[in-house]
Amino acid sequence: MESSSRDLVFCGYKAGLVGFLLVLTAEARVGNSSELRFCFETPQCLLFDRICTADDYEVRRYTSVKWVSTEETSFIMELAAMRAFRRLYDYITGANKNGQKIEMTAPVIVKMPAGKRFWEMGVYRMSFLLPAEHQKKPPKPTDEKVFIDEMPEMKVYVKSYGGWLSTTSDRNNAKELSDTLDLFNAEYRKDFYYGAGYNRMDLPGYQTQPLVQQPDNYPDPNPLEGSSASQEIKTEPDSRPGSEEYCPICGDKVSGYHYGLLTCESCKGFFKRSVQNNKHYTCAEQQRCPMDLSQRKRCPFCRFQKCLAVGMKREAVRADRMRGGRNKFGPLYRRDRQMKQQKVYHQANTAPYRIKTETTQAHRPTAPNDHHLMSSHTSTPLSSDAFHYPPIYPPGLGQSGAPMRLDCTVNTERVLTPPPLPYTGLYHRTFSGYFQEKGETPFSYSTVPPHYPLHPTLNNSFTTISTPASSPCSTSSTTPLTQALPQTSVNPPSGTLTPSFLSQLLEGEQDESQLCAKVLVSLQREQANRGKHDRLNTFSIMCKMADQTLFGLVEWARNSTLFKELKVEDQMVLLQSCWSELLVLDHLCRQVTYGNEGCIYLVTGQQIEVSTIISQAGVTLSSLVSRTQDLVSKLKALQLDRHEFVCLKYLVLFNPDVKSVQSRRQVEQTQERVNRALMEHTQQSHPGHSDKFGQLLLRLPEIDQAEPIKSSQERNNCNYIG
DNA sequence: TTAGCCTTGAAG
DNA sequence: CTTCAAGGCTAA
Repeated sequence: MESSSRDLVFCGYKAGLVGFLLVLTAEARVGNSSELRFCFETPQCLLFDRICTADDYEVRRYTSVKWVSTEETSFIMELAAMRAFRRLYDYITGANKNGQKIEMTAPVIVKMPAGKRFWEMGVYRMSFLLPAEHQKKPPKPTDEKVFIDEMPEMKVYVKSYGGWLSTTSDRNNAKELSDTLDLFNAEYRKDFYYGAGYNRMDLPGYQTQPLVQQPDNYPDPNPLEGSSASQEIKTEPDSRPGSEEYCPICGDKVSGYHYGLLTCESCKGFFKRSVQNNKHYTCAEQQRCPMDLSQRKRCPFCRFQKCLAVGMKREAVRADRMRGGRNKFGPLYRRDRQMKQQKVYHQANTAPYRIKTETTQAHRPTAPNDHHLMSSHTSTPLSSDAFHYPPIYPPGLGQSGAPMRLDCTVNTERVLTPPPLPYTGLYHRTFSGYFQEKGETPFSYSTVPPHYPLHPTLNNSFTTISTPASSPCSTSSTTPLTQALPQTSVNPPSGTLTPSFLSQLLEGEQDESQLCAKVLVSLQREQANRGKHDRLNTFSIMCKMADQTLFGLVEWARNSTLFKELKVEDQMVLLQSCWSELLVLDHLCRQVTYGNEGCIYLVTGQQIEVSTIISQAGVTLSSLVSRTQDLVSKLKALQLDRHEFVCLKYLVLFNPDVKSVQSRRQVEQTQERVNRALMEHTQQSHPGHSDKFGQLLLRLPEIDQAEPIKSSQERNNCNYIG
């Protein structure tokens, strides 16, 4: 039967349907991954029975299995997942009573609260599946936050999709699934769902699957006509060799770098025409048309959306239509190419499934995972779109569970630090890169009297940190934390054309000293909860800083009058799509405003000398840090003031290109308004600097590109301590 | 409108 | 000089 009518196809449990309960084997089914086509990166995978299949989901039965789990609270899954992953990774690499090493399995699942608002804290439980040999008697975790979790047999509705597990992708897919199920009055648990990540995400064909759990004691579903639909999981892994030569939009052959990334000739042409002719397409379907070689012509709307989603840059289409020459992306293309070469080199030197942790090749090129610097369909795009968030299963994790060498752990770092641990990309949208901190000397709070204003004392091995007097975070006893911002080059200019609008924008700006205080309070609280002998390590501190800074930014957005005018749904998608850019912008603003030459300024008021980072970091980190500093220098040269920064923040936030924004026009109008205000302001305040406005706007894409900066900074921070 | 091929011209 | 990513042209 052809399933042309979706309505007729249902597979699952109709409300009120009385069925019978099948007796199932209680034997845990963790088995050979060869039995699952989409699970191919670990020797063992979670097996299941497929009960029935519908158009865009299927029903599976999972038998009772044991997992090792941990929970984390955060308002963003990505941040929670990052920490949880670390803890679980510790467990499988020996943080258990037997000191046993346990093989990595798939999937890695995350239990997500459903219906959580973006700014509400949520509890996320991440679980690693225990391999068959550890199912009966799993080694006891040494970390009290890690526990063995026996999940009962459960039947689940499963929707498969390609892409990374992320707040956005998961929410959208879970919603699609529940919408479909609701159409049929299907019954399922609505308070949470699972996200399951199967493959490491630096490969094409990665697959994640949100699962919606059914009540345990539900009757077995009647496999209705639904089985007439596809029997296959729809997003099969792409195991083509050299898939990087395929266009991320349609899968056609890549012809070169076009508008920011490697694409095929036809998508290049399509994107060019669309931008040049200012096309506004509409989608006749639900804006999620399939995009491949044969169907790319069918829906230009979805094609264009995909172009933007994978990171094609509007700015690369020349307004003046000048031919020939090079554009400003040249260096990026070059860097990307270098990294790809290194990746090939690395792959050639790394036997599959036997990945060495300890390497003696101190001067080898960097490892593959730094391809996040540039976009390709499997890595992070330059765009600000919401489609590329951290995969749940970090790249660089081979079948043995042993980490591959990583960009920031090669060369000098290796000499300085103990064996690497996975680092799940703090601000970056991929869980790429590894993080080293085992054995590091943690920040010490012990020398700060408890009543004292919260200044973390740094370990003396971290000698390059200083707190300048001008810091808003200066915490000497005579300097209250609420002191006014230092008057640097950020004085408001006199007489802007739109003073009311601009000052309205400025009103909501966070007070740096308050933010700093908040961060320090939260750090101190965290430390207090831990007690003397369990000091916060640098990684945790950085995460906490990130959380708090981000929290401040979310607060900023939510308190903004313009933002409040938007629908809550739009507020969410906008925030979800730009939080990382906002963080970067915020970081840049901090550097321009407070940072000393050659230093990186943290939200806590501490400074790290760039030269120290450069001298101790690997190629990639150095490059990232240099790029940040370049950008900071440019912004400093432009004498960016607070008005301009706040405008940039609004421009990043009000991004009408974000997929699934409902009130696009409204977002566009706000963006235009801010744009105008910025233009008027820069013309007014810097009349001699005629092109400042244009240059400012040119910086926006660079901010986008600079995204991994924060994480690099923090990795450095962590890496060379101790 | 699409997409393959062609021309251009700054950067290296 | 070569490279290669822009824009342009044009048959389908």
